[in-house]
This record gives sequence, C-alpha cells and structure tokens, in this order.
Amino acid sequence: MYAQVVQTDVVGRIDPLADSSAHGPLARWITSVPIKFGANREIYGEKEPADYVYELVHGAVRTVKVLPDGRRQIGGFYFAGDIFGLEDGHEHSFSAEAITVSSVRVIRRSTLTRMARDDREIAERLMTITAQEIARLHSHALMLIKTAPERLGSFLLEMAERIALDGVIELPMSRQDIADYLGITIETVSRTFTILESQSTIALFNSRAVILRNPSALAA
Amino acid sequence: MYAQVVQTDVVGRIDPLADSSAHGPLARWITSVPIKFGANREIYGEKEPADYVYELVHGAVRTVKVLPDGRRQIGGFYFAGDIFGLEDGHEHSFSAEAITVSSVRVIRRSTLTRMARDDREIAERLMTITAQEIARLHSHALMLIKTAPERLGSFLLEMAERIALDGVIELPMSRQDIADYLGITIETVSRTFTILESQSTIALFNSRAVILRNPSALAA
DNA sequence: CGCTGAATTGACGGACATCAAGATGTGTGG
DNA sequence: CCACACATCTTGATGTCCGTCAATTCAGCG
Repeated sequence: MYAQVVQTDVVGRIDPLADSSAHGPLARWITSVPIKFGANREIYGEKEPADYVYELVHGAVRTVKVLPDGRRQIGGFYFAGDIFGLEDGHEHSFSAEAITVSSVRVIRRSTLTRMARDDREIAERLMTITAQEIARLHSHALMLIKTAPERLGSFLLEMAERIALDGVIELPMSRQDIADYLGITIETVSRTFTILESQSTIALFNSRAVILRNPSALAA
Repeated sequence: MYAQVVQTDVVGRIDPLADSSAHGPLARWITSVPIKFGANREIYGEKEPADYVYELVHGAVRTVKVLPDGRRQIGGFYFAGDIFGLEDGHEHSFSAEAITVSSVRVIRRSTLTRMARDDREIAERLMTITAQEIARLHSHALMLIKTAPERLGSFLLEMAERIALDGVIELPMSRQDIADYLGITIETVSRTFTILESQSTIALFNSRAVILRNPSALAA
C-alpha cells in the first residue's frame, strides 16, 4: 500500500529541517512538508493506486519494474526539481525507489487536478510536465534500439544535461541501475566505460564521477 | 509544414462519403469532416508544430522517426477510434503516416484545451488518453529489452487485443514496420514468425493474417 | 505472362550475454 | 588506524542470438 506516504520510521520520517522555500516546478502548490527516504527505500510500489504526485526536493529516484523472471527495467531517473509519479493513469506500472537519501513533497493527484480546473497556470504546468514525460519516454525507446556504445553515450549526454556541475557528472546510480535503464548487462556497461575512457571520450575520477571530454563523439 | 491538413490532392482529399456518425473517444467534439489519406501518405511531419490532434476514423497509422544514419523507429500504431498526435508538447518528435487508406478527423489542440477548461468531461477524457499513451510507451520500452521471440509475442498479443476480429488478426503493416517497431530486423521477424508457426503457437493464413493458437505461449 | 516489391530462407560473422575470476571500494568492529 | 567482510566494479574466456549479406520464393499488377 501507500503507507510510506505517512510512514514515520527511522529512515522515512518527516524531516524537520527541510527547506520548504525550495522552488521546484510545482513548489507553489505542493506545500506539504517534504518526506525523507533512505537509500533504496520504496516510495511507491507497482500496482498501487496512483493517487499521489511527487516532487523530488533533493536526492535521486529511479522507477523500476521487475519482470516475473527477475529481469529488471528502469523506467527513468529523477533528480531535484523533477516531478514523478505522474507516469500513469489509474495505478502505477512501475515502483519508485530512492537511489540516495531523498526528500520528496507529495500532493494528492485529485487535489492537483481540482486546482488545475481553477487555475490556468497549474493546468499548463501539468500539461508541460506530462509532455516532457512523454518526450522522455520517446527518447528512452529510441535509445533502446541503438548499439551499446550509443546507448551509454545517450545516457551520459542526458545526465550531463541534467546533473552536471562544473562539467563533472556525479552519477548517483550503480552500474546495475544504468544497465537496467539501457537494457544491457552490467558487464557491457563497464566495458563500454573503459573503452570510452581509453579513447579519451570521457574521463573517470572514480566509477561514479565522469567528465565528458568529447561530447560530440558520444552522440555517434 | 502542416499543409496536409488542408491538402486537396488526389490522395489526401476531403472525402465526401465519410461517415461522420462514427463515435470515437472525442467524436462529440471533433466534428470536422474527416480527411482521407492514401497509403504511405504523411499526415504530419517530424518537427512540425504540434498544433493539431487527430482521431483516426478508419484505417491504420504509424508514427515514425528516421535517424540520421537511416535507421527507422516506429513509435506506435494507431487504429480506428484511436487518438494520435498528442505525443508531444510543442512540436512533433515523430511523423505520422497512413499505413492503409485512412480517414482522420482533426482538431486544433488549442481548441481542445480551451474546451477542456469549460467541460470537465473533456478534460478527463484528455487525461485518460494521455495516460493510455504513457502506458503504451512504457510497455513499448519494456518490450525493447526482451528477446526477439518475446518481442514478437508481445506485439501479437497487443494486436490481438486491438484489432482481432473473430480471432483473426489482419495486420495492416509490413514486416519492415513490425521490425522497426520491435527494434529487430525484418529477417528476424520473418524467421520468428516461421518458428512460432512451426510450434503451432500461431497460424498464418498469409503473411498478413494471423491466428493465435496458443496465446499463453506468446507471453513467455 | 513477366515485372516488381515483399517475404522467406540460408550461411556467416560480430556484438553482446553469460560464466567466472579478480580488483577496488566501503563500512564495521576491534 | 587497521583488518576483515561484503558489495561493487572491472576484466577475461566462451557461447549464442541476432544482424548482415545474399539468394530464392511468393504475391500483386500491368
């Protein structure tokens, strides 16, 4: 169930220090106190009613679907300022998990749509966010028909755009997460990182910190 | 540009015989006269402003993206009663093409969203259609991480649900279309069809007409 | 009929998965 | 601060699925 929305255990407790002045896309309307989730905690589960929409205040989140045979698909990654949980209609088809410690603002979907009826700006923001989500899914699908180096290239370019600081990408997710997002194995991810580094297309501080030395080479 | 919306050439002409009593999901609001497109005609192009939303009255439509190197990705298939063109925000990231002769009702997106402000039912239909589109994209992405037989299986099950009549699936699209939708080659599609037939999982009247003899085997 | 594009079938190679071993990093407790 | 344990990541050897290239069959149409 969606007990985690009100959970108060050690990791998922309400954070009294949360900065509620942070200004995400829906911050003016999602005014609830952020809820904190520890690394690898589930925020919502597959098949739960999709009654809430979430704004990630800080941290990193992945959406996950596990197939009967154990294969795992990552639907997407979300970072500070992103909205997630909008993915579906009636019930979630993916679960959402915190990758690192994350804090999340929650709003009832029904509240949001009711507000959207009265406020044109909210309605438009909702449309925009949905359109972005659809665009993201399109580019994800597009990636899944490419070769392994191309997939990793697209991934790194996407991450560069979304979370790079001073040209350094600090990847919060594991190789396994990347592999399941790209639809390849962890070994292929690792090997491809090595190849890209040997070509000086990228540089690796450590396995989680990347610099793009030649971004245009990644596009091809 | 989006000239085809008003195009009047031999194939894309306005069809005086169109049955405007057909009742698709938005039929009560998309009241324009259907426009007819010949097989393989473009309905809208990639990068065009996404100003219109389309309801397919009859026929079959594919959305297509062609990569710089010539690889082709099919985003989705649409059949009678389906809404398409909603895929994106500001401009289309795919083009839409009629697979067979098709007739299409068109409405300005801005008209639709204006109507949605006044009419709660329209707003909800729009939400539902968008949610379905997102769900479709999710299951498409999920398919792209599977093996070739699994991809074709998912595809056939999807088609069975959407266009089967008396247990017979009449596929309007070519093997190349299927291949580009599934992210595999036309040869692999063909071989997999043959294998499924030899297992009596499916039966083929001809290359375009399929019967599912053992649907549960397709799921695996 | 013969022409043309679509679909099937075959032979072969390559990209990526699988299986397995090592290396590196990280947290915990002494 | 070190030592051990455990997880993560990398690297290597081998296998296999599917892509590529090519030939043949089939279906529709003038």
